[in-house]
Amino acid sequence: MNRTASIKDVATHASVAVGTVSNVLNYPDRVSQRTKERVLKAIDELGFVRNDAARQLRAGHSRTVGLIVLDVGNPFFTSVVRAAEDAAALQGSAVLLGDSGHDAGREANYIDLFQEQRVQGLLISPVGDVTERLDLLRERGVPTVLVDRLADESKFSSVAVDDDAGGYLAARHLLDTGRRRLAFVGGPTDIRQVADRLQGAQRAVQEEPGATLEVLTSEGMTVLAGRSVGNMLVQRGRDELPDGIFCANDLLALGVMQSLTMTHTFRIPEDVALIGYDDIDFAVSAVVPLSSIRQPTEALGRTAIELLSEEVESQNPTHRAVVFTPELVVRQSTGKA
Amino acid sequence: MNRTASIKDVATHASVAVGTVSNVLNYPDRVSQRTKERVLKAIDELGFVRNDAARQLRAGHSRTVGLIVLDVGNPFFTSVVRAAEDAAALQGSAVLLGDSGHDAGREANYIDLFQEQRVQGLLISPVGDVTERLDLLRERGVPTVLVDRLADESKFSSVAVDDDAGGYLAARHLLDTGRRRLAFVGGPTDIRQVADRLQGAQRAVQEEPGATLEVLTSEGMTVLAGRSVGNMLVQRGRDELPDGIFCANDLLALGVMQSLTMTHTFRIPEDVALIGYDDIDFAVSAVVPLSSIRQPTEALGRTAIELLSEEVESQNPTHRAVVFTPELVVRQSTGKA
DNA sequence: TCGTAACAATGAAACGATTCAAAGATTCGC
DNA sequence: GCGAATCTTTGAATCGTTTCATTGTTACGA
Repeated sequence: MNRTASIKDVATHASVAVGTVSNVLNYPDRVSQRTKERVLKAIDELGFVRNDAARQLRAGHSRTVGLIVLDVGNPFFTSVVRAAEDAAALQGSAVLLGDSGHDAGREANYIDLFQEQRVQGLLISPVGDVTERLDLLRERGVPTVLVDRLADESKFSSVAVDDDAGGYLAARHLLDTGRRRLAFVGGPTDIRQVADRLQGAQRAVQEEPGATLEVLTSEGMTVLAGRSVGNMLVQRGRDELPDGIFCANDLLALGVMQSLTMTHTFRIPEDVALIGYDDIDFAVSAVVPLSSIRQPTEALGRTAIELLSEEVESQNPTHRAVVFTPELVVRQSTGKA
Repeated sequence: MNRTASIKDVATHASVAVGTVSNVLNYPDRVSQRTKERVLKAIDELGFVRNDAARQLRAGHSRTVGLIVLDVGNPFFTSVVRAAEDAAALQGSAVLLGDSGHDAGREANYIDLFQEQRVQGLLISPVGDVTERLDLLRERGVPTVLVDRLADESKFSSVAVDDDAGGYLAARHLLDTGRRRLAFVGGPTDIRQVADRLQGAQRAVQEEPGATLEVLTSEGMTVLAGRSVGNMLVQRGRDELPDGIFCANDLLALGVMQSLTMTHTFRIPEDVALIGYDDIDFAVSAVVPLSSIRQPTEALGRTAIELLSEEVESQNPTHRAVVFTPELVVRQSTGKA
């Protein structure tokens, strides 16, 4: 039970040449029925398992794809990862997953590791600005697709979600259900996603004569941050209250919902309609089920793999930037007033 | 930019032998300063990156560890994974992550894949009963550590958390704060974790003369399941209500909290104390911050890696089963009545 | 100046799978 | 029964790294 059997051991055991064993594994049709059976028997008896390192070495490349995300704990990425894995499996590849945790150092480690593994390509949701590193990868000939980030289309392919469109969708929905005095909750505003969602919301409001949009900057995107914004709102007089609130993510929205329902001063959706963003699992099971904007995470993951395949296949590099439009999910929190 | 440079190219470029380049990479002290500089320069100029496949092939084993979890989306596992990655990184290994999604087929695929990769060993949180498969691994000489599952100690090492102790801790805490009519919420009761936590709670209650424990079986472990149990409780008369509720996980507890606070019939913790299990992120930011039982996930992940190292190092296989005791986290929901 | 120890550098062999040209076996038509 | 065509099998060469016995170089004390 010391060493794992090699193809040579199998060959000896079955009294055939190593090439034949390899053929049984890779081109079964080239081998006669009798020989095949003998070889398979030997494989079984010795408990032979292919050594992928040797395979790769010979092939010159692996059958794996590297995927580096900012945070595996984030349901957005979890879902993207799963979709990417499934898509990769379909074309016979496996995904090596790396979690950078928003840390440039860890990200760099994974990039190095994946290069040593000779991955077919890299899907990456990069930390901050890593143009130089990525340029290096490009020169080294490692096909790379950016995830959840737009890229210079002359250099990289990318998949992303249109946050401006998402913001528009949310605000438009509030307007469609009769609300006119809207508020946007989110922050810090220098996060791109926050800025884009706000911009989309503003666009929708400008299209609607008489509608207004108040911007409430939150300290972060957490439930607690949402609750303090909510508490501030509760202090206000009834007339100064917005009648529709769009939060830049669901956590904020849940926090706002807590403040408003806890005090029983205002009812959702009768007094205030509330919509979040991301459609996390908790949105359905909130006290008042929360309307939200769902991001097409499965499509993101799948498409990322597809774009990568395109790059791997064709040697002349034409890149594509695919942008998905998010989807409105209506629940009770934005019911008719 | 066609092929990546090999160690041979570097050797030529720097006018040294391949062995020297290898030494620069692996045993820098064996090489003179002058030569080292020349080689490093060549490496830089050619953009050389080690080919891990060749390295592994020569070494006979990889520097990776396989980790198969039931669900990466589950915060419990996410945390275990992160800890395992960090612990592995410390000893120079990387973790290959597989998500079986409670599916035996996917699990089998990952086991095969990891075997082909010649991982140093396997950490696995197995789907159902996979004794045969694992026995096979053992015969093949792949060191394996079971995660979150007790194992026959003559066969495998394992790391787990003592759910009975956790249940005891939760119930004991409710009793300590003066509650006597307790209720346990959880289900289905054939889930081992649920059964163990209940058993621990029963033990605590039996130790306390005059205390009672009512078992409320829920349909699953979700917020919605918790809410329906909560709604049922609200229907009861004030006197028939428990004064302390222990939920088998935080989602259930949040659901129960929703029902109780929404109707404003009962106050938490004044009328009813509430404690959950798992200490998920949402526990802190609940309307009433939720007391909970925290599982030592970091310790689990770290220890799993350590046990695996032990097995890898020593060839004579002595296994250990490490059981961790969870920790009580007190928040507002179990404040003094 | 010589001998020896310490240090550097060399390059062939090995890891295990795949490839492919060549050899060997079989089939078939005539 | 023979030659050609087809089907099987063979085994050496290859991928890129590490290892290690060997050779070459330098330094230093006698």
